Amino acid sequence: MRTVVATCSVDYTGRLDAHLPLATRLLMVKADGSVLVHSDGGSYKPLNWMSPPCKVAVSAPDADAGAAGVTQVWTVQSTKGDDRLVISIHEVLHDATFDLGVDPGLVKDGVEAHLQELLAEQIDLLGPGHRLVRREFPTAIGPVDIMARDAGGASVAVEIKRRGDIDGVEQLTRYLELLNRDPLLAPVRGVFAAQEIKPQARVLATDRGIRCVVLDYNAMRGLDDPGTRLF
Amino acid sequence: MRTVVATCSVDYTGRLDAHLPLATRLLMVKADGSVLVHSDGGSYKPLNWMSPPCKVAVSAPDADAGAAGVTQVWTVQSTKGDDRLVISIHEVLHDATFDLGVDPGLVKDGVEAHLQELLAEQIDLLGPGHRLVRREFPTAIGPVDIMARDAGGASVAVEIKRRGDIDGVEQLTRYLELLNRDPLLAPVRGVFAAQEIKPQARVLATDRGIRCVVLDYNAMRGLDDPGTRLF
DNA sequence: GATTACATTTCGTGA
DNA sequence: TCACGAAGTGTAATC
Repeated sequence: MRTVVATCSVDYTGRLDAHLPLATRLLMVKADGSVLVHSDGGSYKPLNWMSPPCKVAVSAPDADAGAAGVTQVWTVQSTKGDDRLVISIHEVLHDATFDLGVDPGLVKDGVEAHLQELLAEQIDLLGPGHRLVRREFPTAIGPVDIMARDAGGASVAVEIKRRGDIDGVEQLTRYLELLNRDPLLAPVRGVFAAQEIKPQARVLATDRGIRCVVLDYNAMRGLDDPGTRLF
Repeated sequence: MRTVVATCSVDYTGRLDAHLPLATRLLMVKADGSVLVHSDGGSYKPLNWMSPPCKVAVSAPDADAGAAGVTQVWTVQSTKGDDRLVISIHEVLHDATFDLGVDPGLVKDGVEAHLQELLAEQIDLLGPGHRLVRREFPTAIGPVDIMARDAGGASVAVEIKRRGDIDGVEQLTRYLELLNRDPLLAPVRGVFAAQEIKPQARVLATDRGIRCVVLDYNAMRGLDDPGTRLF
């Protein structure tokens, strides 16, 4: 890992063209050759970057660039595609290299898979008398998140999202269309379950006879393991 | 902008829970208080981070942590939500602070808006005799990228994407459904135009009578300004 | 401010 | 390897 703080201008050409005017920025060169150009704000996303695999070549500026104050030019070329990042460095304020070693990696918990798991356990959140058929119910166009039957024994297909967007309703609609062709299952009702459901998604779902259920992740997690709530 | 290289372990709690075991990493603290934890590989995405607005508090470790080798603890708390990042630092290998100033920002070219602009200018790419009606043609469910009429005067609705995915076909389908209810416009045909069209999207589009057109951005740009092609 | 659509999305997972 | 779906998505434009 090499970190360089320098005044520089940056040009990217590849999937699009982008240009960064002269300013002071932090350049990161990772062990795999990837390069990140960060400013002192914004988000975790760099202003410009090059993903691995790629190669950095340092060269002297041409006459014009040198006259304009450029002292060195980094050309970061993707070894897969045509993407190229050209960093024209004027002044270097800091330059250090460190051996970080390989990172042991991240442990995550709490995403959509967990919501699905919890809803499968607490299937009566869909209404009294519901029974779980199975999670990841396979169909020709992909697995339905949860398949259940209601108190009356009718099939219920559930699509789970963290953020309930219009796309999720479209996805569930495709499943329902397919499932309702199966005489063993039909009629299949749809339930759109999410931590948060966008207004447009709710309108579209309702219009298509799909029920919307808002999931309270913390409450569900609390029911699942009351210990985690008592602190 | 402060950069710190240190051996540390990291815990995030918020929208999910995540833990990073002890290892040497680069910590970035930006002027707005946001914090990024980078390893020496992966992508431009940090292993962990905290988006602004947030506050960093440095404290001494408790007895247990101290005995385990922790020398200082950074608690990064989101000032908006409940998200929290706790960085337990063992050894600091490097610590430097720089004044980068405000970045003048990025200039981009070549995104969907530009594709739309170019296709509007070169509307005959849809076929001889096509005429542009207007860009961003308004409908109740959002604007259609381009509305045109073919040589016979029939309406053509065009959805433009950089990458033609199944979602884009669904979107265009919704527009067509709506537009075809308008007797002044109907019948409206659909054209799905993208730099790259995924096989499944093409199948779905074709099945629905939507024509697929692959756009060559470089060729279109070249036509728009021949100067840029002559080098 | 809320909502929507885009992104050099990146990143995982399963076929 | 490819394709699809999720993301602690972020971000800009639009309402």
